[in-house]
Amino acid sequence: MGKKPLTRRQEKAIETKNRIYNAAIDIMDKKGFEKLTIVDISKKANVSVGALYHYFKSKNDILAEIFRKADEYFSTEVISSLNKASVPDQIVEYFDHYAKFNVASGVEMTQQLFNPKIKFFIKKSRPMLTLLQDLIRKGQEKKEIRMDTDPEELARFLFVMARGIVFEWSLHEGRYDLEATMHKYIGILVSTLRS
Amino acid sequence: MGKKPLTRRQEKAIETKNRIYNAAIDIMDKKGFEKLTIVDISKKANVSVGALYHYFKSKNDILAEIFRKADEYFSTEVISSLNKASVPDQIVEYFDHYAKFNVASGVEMTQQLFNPKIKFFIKKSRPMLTLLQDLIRKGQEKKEIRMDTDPEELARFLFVMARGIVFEWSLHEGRYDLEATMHKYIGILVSTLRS
DNA sequence: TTGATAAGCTGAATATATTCAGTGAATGCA
DNA sequence: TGCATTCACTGAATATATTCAGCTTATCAA
Repeated sequence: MGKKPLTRRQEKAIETKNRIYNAAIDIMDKKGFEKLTIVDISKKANVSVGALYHYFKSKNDILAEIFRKADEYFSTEVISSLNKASVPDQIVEYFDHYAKFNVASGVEMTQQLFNPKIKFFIKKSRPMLTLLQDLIRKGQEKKEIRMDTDPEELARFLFVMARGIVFEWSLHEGRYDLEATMHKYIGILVSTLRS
Repeated sequence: MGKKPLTRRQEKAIETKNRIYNAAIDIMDKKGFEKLTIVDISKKANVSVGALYHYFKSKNDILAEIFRKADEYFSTEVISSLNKASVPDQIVEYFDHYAKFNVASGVEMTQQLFNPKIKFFIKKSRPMLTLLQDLIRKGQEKKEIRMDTDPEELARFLFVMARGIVFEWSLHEGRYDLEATMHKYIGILVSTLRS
């Protein structure tokens, strides 16, 4: 990788984008999603409204970026913390982490994941998805998981279900225990995958 | 039911609300959700913006009303069209209809179902849910469905999964066959419910 | 009948996201 | 070095949802 040195301009641009991003995170943390306005973000970041739109297509685009980074973080965290012996158990564990992660992110944030404007899940959650696919492939090699379906499809199936579970929880404003529900339901699903 | 006669005022109010509702439906059908604006709706309905807000809490509230009516319609339609002999098969059939219904509604509309602002699913989809619960109860009586979980929870489980499936489809802009996917996945789930 | 009340409704004001025509400075090429 | 080009950035204009103070008139109790 030749690391081409950045021009002064490019350095400043990156710094500006980060300032906008961090201002958004900050406001969100302090006041919640509802109170996150473009004007406030630009004020806090000391840029004009136009500058904000120079770096982000829309307000939702900022959110998408936040989600993307969170997802990246989750993937690297979870990959190093699966302890169970059998792959089916590891899959359950994987979704335990996923539930915990959503709880930690908060209901308000989680609700935004389903905002049709954001389309977060499509390209972005690839790291999470491939991680799960690899797990399933390993399970099939170890004959712990049925072989009649390919890892891609099984992973997709599990994810679709897990998202349904998270959506239900976010709909109910997080008023019940997501981790317990996830554990139970994924447990049922995984039992159908065992060979 | 004593049918108390409406005053002239009340009649007019109902008519106005309907005019607003129909204007919204009309614009949505013709131009899609993106082009649905408050000003256009009020113009088409011949009322002021304020009047619109007198009848609906927000734009999303109009949508919620549309979804509610659609749901009502679905419930009455589907209840009279389950032909299969066994209850598990009827459940699969039920979700076949559900998929078909979403396809008929269109992707754009379906995406809006998941809009966190609308909170459609919470109270509103009761008729659909109770219908499914009754079905499951009947299945348990006929010993076709396992008895270790109550109908409420099984119905909820299936619904959560079905919503995940619909969400995935709407995310992908309806680019694949929802009915086939629903049939397959619900089939897998229902097989775990058989006694 | 009449006056008080409240329902239905108005539209201008407000809040907020998004666009866009321009400005000035950094870059890079001759 | 000089200059054309492009990039980062500005902020006023626009689009849209939502609020609200107040108007008009139907309703109804006395």
